[in-house]
Amino acid sequence: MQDYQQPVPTDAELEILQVLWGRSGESVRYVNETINRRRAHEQQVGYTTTLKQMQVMLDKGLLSREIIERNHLYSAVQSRETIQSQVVREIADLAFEGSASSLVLRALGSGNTTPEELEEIKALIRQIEAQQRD
Amino acid sequence: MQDYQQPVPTDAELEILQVLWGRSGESVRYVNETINRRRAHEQQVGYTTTLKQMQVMLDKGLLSREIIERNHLYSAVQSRETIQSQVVREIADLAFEGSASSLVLRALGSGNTTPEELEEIKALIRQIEAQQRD
DNA sequence: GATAGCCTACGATAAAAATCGTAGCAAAAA
DNA sequence: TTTTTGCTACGATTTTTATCGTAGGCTATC
Repeated sequence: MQDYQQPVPTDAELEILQVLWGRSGESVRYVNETINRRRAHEQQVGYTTTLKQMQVMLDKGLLSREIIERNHLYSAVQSRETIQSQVVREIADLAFEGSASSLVLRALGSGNTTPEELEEIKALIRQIEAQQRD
Repeated sequence: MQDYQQPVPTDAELEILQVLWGRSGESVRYVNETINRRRAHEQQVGYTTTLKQMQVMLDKGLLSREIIERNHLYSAVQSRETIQSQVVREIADLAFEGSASSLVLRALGSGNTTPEELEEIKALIRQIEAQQRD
């Protein structure tokens, strides 16, 4: 069984996690600049804002940190997959009466899904069906 | 083109919308009681809290209201489908680098999906594929 | 017509999330 | 060695969400 509904990262936290997933051990500067590059035309965010945010996340246990040559390098503690699953469960509850599959239907229906992605999804479905047969 | 990222309803707002979708023209009392019934063992929420929330939503244009016999009856302005799509887009951005299909993969992978639901999803995929062939 | 039962309006407050300014320290440059 | 540069710590503030208390109005009942 999985933890029942532990608090999901906030929006600002997810933005930071996106940077750190796949790129472990990065400086605040790097994270901040990546975010601002990604924000391009939107409101930019100050360095100290990102810093503070990451310090709070360190506190909460969302990030870990190692200090090398007086530089602070942060990494995500939980994997992308873990957090994403949490997020999915939360919004399924919040907006889909708990049904992950109706979320799936909505996501498929309203997004531009490429043929390749559809193949991937079909493959996963086949896999689940095989499992269910046991 | 679609509206670029209008603010998605908050958690408390979604909780209220879930009640009003499919049951138009309901009183604050009804909404509040439904929510509390649904919350069963969690923290209950006061009547005036729900009331205030709904008044704010009226203000924002999320709800409409008609007054019948000095009773205030509220309805959701946007359909369940519309809001759900917004929500999906938002969390796709926030946690899935904008990819709705990787959201789908995660939702399928981490949820308990029944065979019937899988069939539904497969049907939708077939439909999308047919569309793509044109 | 007093009073109890429902209802809404509205201000206030609490709680959570996001943002930033300033100070202070160390290393590198001048 | 002074100055500049780059980084973190930390408190404060702002903004957004969530929640509630109190007041006041109408209706039905006593």
